[in-house]
Order: sequence, then structure tokens, then C-alpha cells
Amino acid sequence: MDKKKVITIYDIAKALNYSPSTISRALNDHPSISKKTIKVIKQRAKTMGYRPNSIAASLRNSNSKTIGIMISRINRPFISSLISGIEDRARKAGYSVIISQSNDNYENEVNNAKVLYDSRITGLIASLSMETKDYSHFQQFKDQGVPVVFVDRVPEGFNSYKVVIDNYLSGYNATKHLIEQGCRRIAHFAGALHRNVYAERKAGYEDALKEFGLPIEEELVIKFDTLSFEEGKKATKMLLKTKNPPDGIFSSNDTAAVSAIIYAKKRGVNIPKDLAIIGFNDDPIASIVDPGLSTITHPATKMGNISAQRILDHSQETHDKSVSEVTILSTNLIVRESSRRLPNDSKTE
Amino acid sequence: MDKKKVITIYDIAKALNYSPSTISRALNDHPSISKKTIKVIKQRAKTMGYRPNSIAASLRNSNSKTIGIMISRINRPFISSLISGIEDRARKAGYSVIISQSNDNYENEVNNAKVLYDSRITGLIASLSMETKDYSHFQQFKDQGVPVVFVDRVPEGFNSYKVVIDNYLSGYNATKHLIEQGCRRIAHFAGALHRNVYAERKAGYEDALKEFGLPIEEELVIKFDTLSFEEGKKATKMLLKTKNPPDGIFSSNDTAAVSAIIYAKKRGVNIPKDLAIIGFNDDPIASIVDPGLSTITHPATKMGNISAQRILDHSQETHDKSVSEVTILSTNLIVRESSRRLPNDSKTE
DNA sequence: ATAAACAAGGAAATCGGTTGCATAACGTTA
DNA sequence: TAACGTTATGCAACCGATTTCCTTGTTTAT
Repeated sequence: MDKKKVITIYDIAKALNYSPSTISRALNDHPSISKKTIKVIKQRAKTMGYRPNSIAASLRNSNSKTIGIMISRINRPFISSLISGIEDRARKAGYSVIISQSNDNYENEVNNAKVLYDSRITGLIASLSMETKDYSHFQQFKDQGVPVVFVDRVPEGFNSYKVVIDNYLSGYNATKHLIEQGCRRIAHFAGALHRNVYAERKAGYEDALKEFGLPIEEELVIKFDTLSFEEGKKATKMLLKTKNPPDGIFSSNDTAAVSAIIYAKKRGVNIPKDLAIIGFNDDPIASIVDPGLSTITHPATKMGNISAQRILDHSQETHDKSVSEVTILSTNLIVRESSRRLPNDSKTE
Repeated sequence: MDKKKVITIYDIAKALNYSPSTISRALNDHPSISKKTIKVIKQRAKTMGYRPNSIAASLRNSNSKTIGIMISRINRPFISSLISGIEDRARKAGYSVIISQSNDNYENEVNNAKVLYDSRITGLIASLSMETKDYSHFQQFKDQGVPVVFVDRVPEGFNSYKVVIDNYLSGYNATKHLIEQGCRRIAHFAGALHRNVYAERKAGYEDALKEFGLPIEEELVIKFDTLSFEEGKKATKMLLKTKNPPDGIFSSNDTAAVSAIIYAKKRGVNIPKDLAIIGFNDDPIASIVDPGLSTITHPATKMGNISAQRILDHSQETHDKSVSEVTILSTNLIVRESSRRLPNDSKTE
């Protein structure tokens, strides 16, 4: 094939009878090169079709200007918005973004960490896989001074940047909302409880019940593996079969909640009258399902922006004083029809 | 900070009294190094905590083992599944994936192309922004023998790999389905018509009408900018206001179609009796909305797999004979309640 | 007028692997 | 036994940009 020759700074140097050092400096607006020379060199670089080789620069600087992302799966609303937020912020700062999905598998996550480490990323943004319980594969980054930002699904007891929402308060508010709407027997769809987000949401749920003097009943807390549509259906089916079915469900995600709505409706259960439901995340499906699913917002894009910013800041600052490590974003309760039993609720969408 | 020293092959060489060449070869299982030596070296590399610097290798090999992705926006179901498909395939082959979103803006796309080119990607997978009409920013890759795979939204008259669905046939089938269900006045929600996907879907729509002897009416084809929820609502509102409103809508995406369903329902229009609706993509919302939205499947993940495979194959083969450049995947019609007017339809979900 | 300061640019090392071309030791074959 | 192959390894250039020291010529201050 007829690949055009790739132009390097050496070619420009030869053409203009300058040294490569001068070319490099000129292209980077180094102060010790005269304005005139800079102009000439830049002009010539353009006409010769010069394109910088960022790999060469990365090697020399041992900095790839790349942010690595480790997530479970890209094709989920929360995750894709998170990535979008990271990418937007990163690109504006001239950074690239490299992604890897674990598919919620621990070994994949460990392998991805290896690959990202070897490619000398500037910083890592990670949301843990469902399975992960050991965090030692993140230590290598810290050892090299590569900042690690955990988002949403963060590890316990591993010191690093964290960007999260207040899951406890969110769970509390969701449950409190159901109670205020008259629910007295509220079930909870919980995720894997070694993952902070699910454990905390459950804790908020339980404390809300306690506060309002409602009993915490084992059989009303359903432990899910993946909070999938199928699991949601199965759990709802099971709950509706019991002698004393719940009059409210707080689900740790929207997928399972929507599934519950659809299944319950099919069973002739009136939502929200017989069964009020609230989800978590405010995925697109939440506002599409009928009745609309009440839920808790999850500021995905913003979390992405902030996480990227942490990485960018880290490389800037001197880091004498350790900055606030954990960023906690607030969430909002969105009340739609799936839980609205009282006429005049101010938080209505 | 106390960064641990990074171990290079030179350190291993010194430790074992071998030359760096031997270390490099041993680590890559080069045949001219004895098994015994390889074993010793690998063992030592492990205990010393050696980690390859893939940037250095990239520079020397002028191959970064990286696939670049250019898309409009990550947080859309089709796109995120596409990326997921690419990432899965790429990582299995030891390739990394670097993403960039244009936000459907032409200049962003051009800039992203520059950045990706400069980072010496092995291949590019691109789905055009809504605005893009000039494709010259992709020429630089071809000039360097870097394979470019266009997916879904592909350029006209630019020679390269393409992975698409049969948009014409899909549009034809969607429209035909509505006609078979008794619709006689079918509106079409069209996207930007300089984008192949929307132009072809519209062409399929028109040919189906023709074939069944139905008139093609200008005012029934609504041209959308982004096929958003808001636009869908506006268009539906407008259509329902006319003296002679349509009895069917074929929308080029699910978002606008779902919006139409919701708005029409609110207006008391019976779906599908008064108005049958079919969308495109089979996004999650399609099966959640009530009534369920009939639609055309879009094999996003598979398209991602294939696109990645094209890149991988390209670097393998000798490329004497030019392979089939365009891959066309088939789609399926999914019939849900939003268009089912006849009782016994075999294609029912 | 002369040392000191400054401006502009060059030489060469460097980042860490990779690889074409030796080389040395040893065995093989006519 | 001389010529030749094999096997296992080393040397040094190379990928392309960056940067630390220098050098040279010019300006400023005393």
C-alpha cells in the first residue's frame, strides 16, 4: 500500500536547518525560541503535514494523558451516562479515555487493572464489579502515585478518592416517602450486600422503618444477585403469593422496580393503591412505565465530571495537604404515580 | 511520595547478567532463547515485580494495540451496546478501546479524529455525527493504512469497511406491517435525511406505500433534528390536530415513537385502534411502555463485535485481495401491542 | 569599557522495549 | 579435518519527542 511518509520533527529540522530540539520547543511555544522562529516552524510543520506522535511524547514524559475507566457494563443507563460525563470533562482537558468492562466478574476486573496499569494511565476511575471483595489489584496504582477514583460502587477500607451519593439517606428518604404515603408493610429489593451502595440503601430502609415504629421483617428483604428484570418478576411473584403481601416496595434499582410494576399490574394489583413502588436511579424506563415509577435520582453525568476532575486536579497540585477524599452528592426523590397515594404532594414531578 | 521503583528489562538484565535483548526475547517466548533461560527470566521478572511498559513497545512497533471509537453520544442504548460489543471483542484479543463522543457536532468529530490519529490507533470504528457531511477527516487514517470501520451511520461515497443493517428493508417491513394491520394513512418520523440510515428507512417506507397503492403525502413525513422525546411529542400533537390525522406512524427511532404513544394516549387516542405505531431500535423503553411498542431490532452488540473483528483481521491478513467491504446485518420485526390490530399474528412476541 | 545578564538555539542523553546483524560455542558432514 | 549448520546470546540502532546542559552572540549595567 502507498502509505504517505510520516513526518517527524526531524524532517522539519532538516528542511529548515534547525535542530530537532528547536522544532520541539517551537511547537510547544517554549519561551526561549523567538516568536519569529516559532511562526516559521509552525507554518512549515503545517505545510509538511506534521502530526505529533503522542506515544513518543508519552514515553518520554511517562505520562500518557489518558484516564482509564473500569466499570461493570457499559450498556446500562447509569454507567453510560457516567462515562459520558468523564469523557466530556477529560477531552476538554486534552485527555483521552480508555474503557474496560468487567461484566461484573472479579477476574476480568483484575486483568483489566493489569492492562490499564501497563498502559501507564494518568489516573483510574473505577466502579467495582458485583463480585469484587478484594481490592489489592488497585494497590499497584497507588504505589506509583497514580490517582484512583472510585465511583458509586466503592470499596470499604481502601484509602483513595471516592465519588458517591448518600445511599443511606436516599434509602431512608425513599422508604420514608412510602411510609408517608400510607404504606405499613414495605418490602425491599436489595442487591449484593457486600457492595456499599446496596448495604447502605438497605440500612436507610431499615432505619426509616424503625423511626416510624414499623417492624423489620426478614422475609420482606429480598436479596438479589443482579437486580434484573427477571429477578424482579420472580421476587414480586413470590411476595404476592404470601399470606400477608406487602403494600409497598423499595427497590434498589429501577429495572427490578419496573418489573414489579408490570408483573403486579398483570396480576390485577392496583398500583399505587394496593402496592406502592419506588425504584432507584431514574433510568429512562422509570418515566415511561405506566404508572410512572417514583425513584431516586442518580447524578451519573455529574459524578463522571467530578471523577475526571479529581484526576486532573491530582496531576496539577503539589499534594502537600491531602484534599477531601470523599465527595458525596445529594440525590432527589422523584414522585411519580407508582407511589402517589395522597392528592397534594409538593414534590410531584 | 514513596513511589516504588519501576522495574524495566534492564533491571532484570543486570540482576541475571543477561543482555536486555535476551530478557525481551525471553518474555516474548522468542524461539532462539532456550526454554531453561526463558523459565529463569520469567521467574525473576515475576519476583522483581516487572511490568511491561506498553507505551515503549507501542513506540518501537508503531502499533498501539488500541482501537479508537468515534460516536455521537455514549449514553444511548444502541451506542452503549455497540461499544460494549466492540470492547468485549477487542479485549479478548489484547486490544484496548479508546472512546470519543462528538455530541453530534461536526467540529468535535474532526477534533476527535485528530487526537485519535495522533495517538496512533490500530484501527478506527466510527458512527457519524448527525451534522457530518464532509468526510475528509477520515482520509488521514486511510493514508496511513489504518483501517476505518463505519458502523450504522456511514458515509456515502467514502471507500472503507462498513457494518450496517438493511435500513431500506427494515423501513419497508415496518411500513408494510402497518399496512397489513389495516393502516391506510401512515406518517413517518424521519431523521436528518443526509444520514444514510434515515434516508434509507424513509425510502423503504415510501416504497412500501407505493407497492400497496397508497399515496405518498408530503405532510405525513415529519423531518426531525434529533428524534428526541420532545420532538416526538410536538410532531404527534401537530399530526393529531390536522383535519385528516394519520392512522399509523412509523418512527425512525423508539424515543420519538414512545413519545407519540404517551402523548396520543393522553389525548384519548386509542392505540393501536385509532393509531398504530412502530418504532426502530428495540430500546428498553419499547418493551416497557404501555402498550408495548412494536419495533425493528438493531443488533448493536453484534455490530460491535463484527466491527472490532474487521480491525483485528485487517492487521492480520496480507490484504492482497480486498475483502468484502460492507457487512449488512438483518433485522427483525417485533410486533407488540402498539401496532397489533389483527388477532392472529405469528410474529407476536 | 568590561563583566554580567540575557536571548536564541544546538548536542546528546533519555524514556523502555524491539530487532537486524553479529558472534561464540558446539556439533555435523563430506 | 575443513567447511558448514545450529543454538543461544549480545551489540547497538531504532521508534519520536523532550529536556538538561552548553555555547554563542547580544544587550545591559557599572
